[in-house]
Amino acid sequence: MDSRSALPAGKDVRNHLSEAGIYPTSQRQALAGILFNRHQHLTADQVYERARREGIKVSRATVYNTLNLFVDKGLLREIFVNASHTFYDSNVHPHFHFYNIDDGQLTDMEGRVADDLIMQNLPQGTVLDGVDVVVRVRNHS
Amino acid sequence: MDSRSALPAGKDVRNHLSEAGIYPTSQRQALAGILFNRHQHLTADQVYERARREGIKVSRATVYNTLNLFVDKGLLREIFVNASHTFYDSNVHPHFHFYNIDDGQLTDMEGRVADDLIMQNLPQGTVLDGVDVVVRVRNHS
DNA sequence: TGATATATTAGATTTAGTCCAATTCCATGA
DNA sequence: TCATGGAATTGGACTAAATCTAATATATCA
Repeated sequence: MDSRSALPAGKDVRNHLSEAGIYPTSQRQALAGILFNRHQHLTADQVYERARREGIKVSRATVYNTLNLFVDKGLLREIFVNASHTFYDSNVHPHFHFYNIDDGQLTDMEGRVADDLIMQNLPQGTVLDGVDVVVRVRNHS
Repeated sequence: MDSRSALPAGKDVRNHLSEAGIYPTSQRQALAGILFNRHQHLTADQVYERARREGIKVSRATVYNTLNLFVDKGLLREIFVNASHTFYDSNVHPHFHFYNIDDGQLTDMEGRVADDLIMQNLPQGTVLDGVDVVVRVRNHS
């Protein structure tokens, strides 16, 4: 996991939201503070639990609303690793993920699929939205 | 979608199951008949509905048990495209998927990620289980 | 200030998937 | 042929992620 800030240097949370066309309410700023202070992979429930632990007054519905909004606006990326866990990744730059099916760990890996290969094969009448690469791994022996 | 049989020529459903170390009960044979007669992507519920429509006596629990068993034994591949849809792919050979977020369509694409790139980056103490590439697309304009 | 649009909320609802305990199936051996 | 026991199947209860709803709160602007 990359521990650098997910925010470009010198850019605060409010700016980050405003520039994405998101009205910076107090809940959104607080959740953004949790999500964007470093690259990480969190589930909706983990975000909710962290928020509560930090004393932020927010409901589960708002956590989901906000996560979906951030995804729509390109600030977060959703990663589907199995039927019961959606992760939200604050690193929206192209990269792969390792998913350990034994312990649920999700880690990053440099890499991207050749654009031209994909563009040449796009189904008729569609445009590219994103590429998700999940490499499933198991603990050895 | 590839419409060729997912079964090698001259190999029937019973053999396919037995060779995978799966005891070929009547429900399993019936479900295998639905799943493996051609390459396709089905959800658990679609499998259940087709089975019922064909007059196969089977419960939802058995559909889930059987799908999970087939996945464990390498006969099916799970594809997670969003939080509420798991597809089962009867093509277990390496390939990519296009997922149309507007209409839910899932289609195949030739392609694979370079093995050496992945092997060089495997997390400590893990072994490769599989690589899932999902290219999200939207309908144009 | 009042009017309006947007955001938040608790709790109900939905739904994919799993769990459970009872029943059925079936290969084997006496 | 029948009895035995392990495996498979079953309906229904259950779980948990995510969405929906309608009421309330908050912010903007005329």
